[in-house]
Amino acid sequence: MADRLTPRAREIVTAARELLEESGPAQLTMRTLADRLGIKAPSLYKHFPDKHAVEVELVAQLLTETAEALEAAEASAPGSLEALAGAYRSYALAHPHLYSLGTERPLPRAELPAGLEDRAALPLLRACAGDLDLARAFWAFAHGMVTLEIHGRFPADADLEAAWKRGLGALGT
Amino acid sequence: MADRLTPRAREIVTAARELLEESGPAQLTMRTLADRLGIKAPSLYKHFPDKHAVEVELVAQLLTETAEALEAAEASAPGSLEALAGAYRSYALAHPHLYSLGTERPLPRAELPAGLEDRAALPLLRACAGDLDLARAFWAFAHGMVTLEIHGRFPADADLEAAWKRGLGALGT
DNA sequence: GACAATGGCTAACGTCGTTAGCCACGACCC
DNA sequence: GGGTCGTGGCTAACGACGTTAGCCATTGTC
Repeated sequence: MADRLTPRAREIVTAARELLEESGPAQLTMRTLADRLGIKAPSLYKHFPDKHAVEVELVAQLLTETAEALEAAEASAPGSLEALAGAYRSYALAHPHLYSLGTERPLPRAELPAGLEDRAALPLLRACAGDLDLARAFWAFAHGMVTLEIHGRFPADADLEAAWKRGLGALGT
Repeated sequence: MADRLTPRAREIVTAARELLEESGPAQLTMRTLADRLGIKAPSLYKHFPDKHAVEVELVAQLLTETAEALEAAEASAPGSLEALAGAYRSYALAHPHLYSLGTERPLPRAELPAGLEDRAALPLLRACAGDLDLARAFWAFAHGMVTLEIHGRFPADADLEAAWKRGLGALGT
């Protein structure tokens, strides 16, 4: 995929991702990132103009992998909204820090590979047979559910599976 | 409400809120906050143990005002899920930075006034007649919709009113 | 063998949250 | 009225952050 990056830049992004997923966004620091690679922080700027550019690559990974997860769900259960939703939620909950990073700020659309955002959205659009309003409502529900889960906003004893199925049922499964 | 704070501490929280709502979280800095009050940053620590404690007060304001908005909607249209949802969305979109601050991290439950979280949740629970799963699904949809809007994640030409109504309709209005 | 590109380095700057320690003022008590 | 103490300011400074400037070794190319 990203041959818009040099091999060394890819190594940096890999390390950044490990750091983010293992320790959360507060630990994703130019200095700790450099440490993990055995170099000093200023050397990172030979490969990326700033920290934001590294984060953009992580967001691109999130979008790419989300698209892949949705496409796989579509392939094994064509037309099933429930399968799509399950794949979306599973992927997000498996990568909570990455999901938050890519989701809780405006999309850096101009800096992302062309077509990537659309690719991630297409399986849902297909399953909704082009009904844009339904697709957006569906996405909002899934995204809301997942972020509230990730941030521990529901009561500790809440039955989230039941709430999830209830929402899916109401929205057309 | 917060007489757990001294008058001076209340002034600080007021200034912090203005700063946050006017200029976003990046401008909510101990130094700029002190500036706005005509004092120096270290003086703030005579009133709050750390920045987090100031933010907790802002989160408490968010929860209180959300509860008030929902209670008002309930009073003027008892039992209407649609009215509740509208009040929730309107309030959130009117205070996007505050909403994000209070929503995109774990709730500091231990530091919030007792019962506040429950108070904010109660109108929805009443309107759902105690159906917890429905209430949670409903909340997830509203929250997801609002955060995606706030962060500009939908396409610029998306008809969000239509998506909103579609979700509300599916979820029981 | 000169030369440029590549990719490291150290030193430093400005900003952040925060701490230590000092001081002015007012309230209160004897 | 004079000592005492809490309240709420202050300056100076620390360590961590993102980032810049400028130096240097290695490598590959004509």
